Amino acid sequence: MARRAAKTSPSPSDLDARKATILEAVVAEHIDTAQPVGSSSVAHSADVDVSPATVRSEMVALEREGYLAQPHTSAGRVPTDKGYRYFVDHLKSGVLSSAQQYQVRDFFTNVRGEVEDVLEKTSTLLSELTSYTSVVVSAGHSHASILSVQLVSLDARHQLLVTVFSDGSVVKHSVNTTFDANFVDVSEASRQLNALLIGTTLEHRVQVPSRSDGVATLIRESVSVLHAEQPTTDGEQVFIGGSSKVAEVFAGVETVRKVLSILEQELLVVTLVQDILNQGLSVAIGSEHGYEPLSACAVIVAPVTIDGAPAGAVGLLGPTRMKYREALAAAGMVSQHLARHFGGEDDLA
Amino acid sequence: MARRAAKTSPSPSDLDARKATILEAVVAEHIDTAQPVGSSSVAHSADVDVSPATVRSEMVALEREGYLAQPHTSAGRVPTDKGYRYFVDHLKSGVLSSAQQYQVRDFFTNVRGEVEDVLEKTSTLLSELTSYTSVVVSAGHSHASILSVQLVSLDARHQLLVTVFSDGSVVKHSVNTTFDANFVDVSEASRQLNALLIGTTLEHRVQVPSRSDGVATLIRESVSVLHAEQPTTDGEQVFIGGSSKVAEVFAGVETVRKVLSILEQELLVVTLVQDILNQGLSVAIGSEHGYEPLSACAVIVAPVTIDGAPAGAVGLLGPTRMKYREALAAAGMVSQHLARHFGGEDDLA
DNA sequence: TGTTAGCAGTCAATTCTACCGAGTGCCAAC
DNA sequence: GTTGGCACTCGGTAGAATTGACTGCTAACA
Repeated sequence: MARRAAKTSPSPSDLDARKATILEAVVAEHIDTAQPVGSSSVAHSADVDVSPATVRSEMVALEREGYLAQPHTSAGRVPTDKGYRYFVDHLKSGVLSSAQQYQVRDFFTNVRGEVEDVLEKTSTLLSELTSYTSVVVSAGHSHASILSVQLVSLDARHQLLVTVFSDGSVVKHSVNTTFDANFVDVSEASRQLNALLIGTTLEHRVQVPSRSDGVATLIRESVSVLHAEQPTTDGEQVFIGGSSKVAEVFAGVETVRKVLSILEQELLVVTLVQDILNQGLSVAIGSEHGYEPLSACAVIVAPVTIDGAPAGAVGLLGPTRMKYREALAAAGMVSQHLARHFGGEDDLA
Repeated sequence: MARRAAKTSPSPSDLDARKATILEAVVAEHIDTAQPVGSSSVAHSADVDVSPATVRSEMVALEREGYLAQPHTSAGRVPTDKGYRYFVDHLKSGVLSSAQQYQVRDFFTNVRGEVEDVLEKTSTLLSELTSYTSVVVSAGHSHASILSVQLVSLDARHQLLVTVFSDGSVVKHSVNTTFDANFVDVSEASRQLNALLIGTTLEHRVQVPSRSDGVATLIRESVSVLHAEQPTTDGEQVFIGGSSKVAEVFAGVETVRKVLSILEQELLVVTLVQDILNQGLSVAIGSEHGYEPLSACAVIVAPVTIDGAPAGAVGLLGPTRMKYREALAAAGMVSQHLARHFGGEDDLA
């Protein structure tokens, strides 16, 4: 009875043990060889202990249920996105080879430089570890408070507003005036801006003087230019490593072009990563992320959390037939090291 | 007699008029069609007024002299790098279509934002104008003087040194100490650093206090970390636009990969551009720039000069059979607009 | 009833052959 | 010196034949 029920309306995400084994064997082999895989190679694979004929009939079922597809009648089977999804969901987590583990540890003990440099190099590391294109996103400073603002005069009508945030980021904005600002006014404005803004975040609105003298105008301009940043981007930074891997890893020229043109648009990449994280996923396969040009891709994302707060994410972009276990392990390990590196005690020297 | 001499030892860079015309016709057509070009299409082209047979015999000569090559016996001719070089050297300068001119002007009248944003967008513009990958390099600040330095405390042992240069660039450096620095020391160090460094360039060496108290240590650390920047990079920034064009424009996957992996290394790109400029070239064809992985490429460079001083460069990277006239015109026009934009009166608002 | 061996059928990929045509080099005539 | 003509070369293409890796189906089997 239970069996019957299971057969007529099979829970879509729960295959019986044999189907699961076969599906996993198909996916694993296809990831390995990039070829459609036939019944006999599955039958001969380690975990499967039935004849090719049996495998075939199971494959028909798996195809009917949408896990596999056949490029053409007399070819083997290829996993669908749904097939990959099942595979990934039932993946036991792996670890990196000890050589790779060493490489990561070595990297993080030796790396020096400013945050941006470290993230840039990290993205290169991650890409080299996996031979996929990597993405490192640092969180914006919408929640960081302002440690210091300073107005520096370039010339009478052009000032530079330099803002330092508690997360260590530094942002500059041009502040231009239609009148000549004298040195005294600029430093007075700078002083008042400090008093006004230190300790606030970009989300705080502050009371600006409404007077029309030079100092007040400078202050108003500065605050408005600083707060104007908000809508477009949040100060996230994106570092892309190994974009040349795109050409190695994807087949058609057209796919390569599409993927590259997505990677060119940093804002899009940030949004993509954020979207995936918001969906609570760590892997988005094929069209799961909703970016049509990336429908041939799988994207792996691992959040970087420092002291419980989201501080960014690392990601990997490869073909749907990517080596999920290794890639997940690499992304996970790097994100942890990154968190530790920028987290507590570490001396960034 | 003179004729005889010209025949036995022809000046390699000076072809007789007919050869020149034929060579130019071959190059022009090959750029257009990407196919080997045969004698008859050359003979029928506008500027040539001889029979295919005559063209053939001239082509034999041009091949012997290294301007043309034959992929195989029964194919037409293809220009060699030397052929392209001749073509480029004898190119009369062109102008952009008026629609493109409008696009450039429109861009520069409407563009807003920080210098970096403008350069980033400019590289996209240039790439869209030409459908080649573009490069925008801004000069380093080795000759810019320091307008302001400020030490901001992140926590007791981590300070941030924020330096503003006269060219409007802002640089941050971490300054870490092995002792807890108190707030007063940090602001005192900041004050003294200002007195010490304002008006100097990174090439100036300054006298630092040798005392061992906190303030002096902070100052020493700050100065050393600031001056340490020099050797690796000079603060140049690179903006690459349209890297996806690489996939459109080059044939083999392997070429695409090679080119992309060069573009990944920003330092390399800066050096490449600088090298070409130093050679006094505006176009480097094939192996002229000495970067083997780019031997299938031509690189166009146009310096950006502001008030007589080099302020950077714009470049284009395409296949050796790129549309030189249009690309040169675009690079030239953009570099001029860039110079004007950041030059005198313009309000960057 | 589920599993298996065997068999006929399908279809992409490969190989082969023949052929076409673009383009050359050479030569003899102008 | 230029040209038309001719024989030749050789890459590219199109079609036919072959191969072989699969499948689905069926009948026998445990």
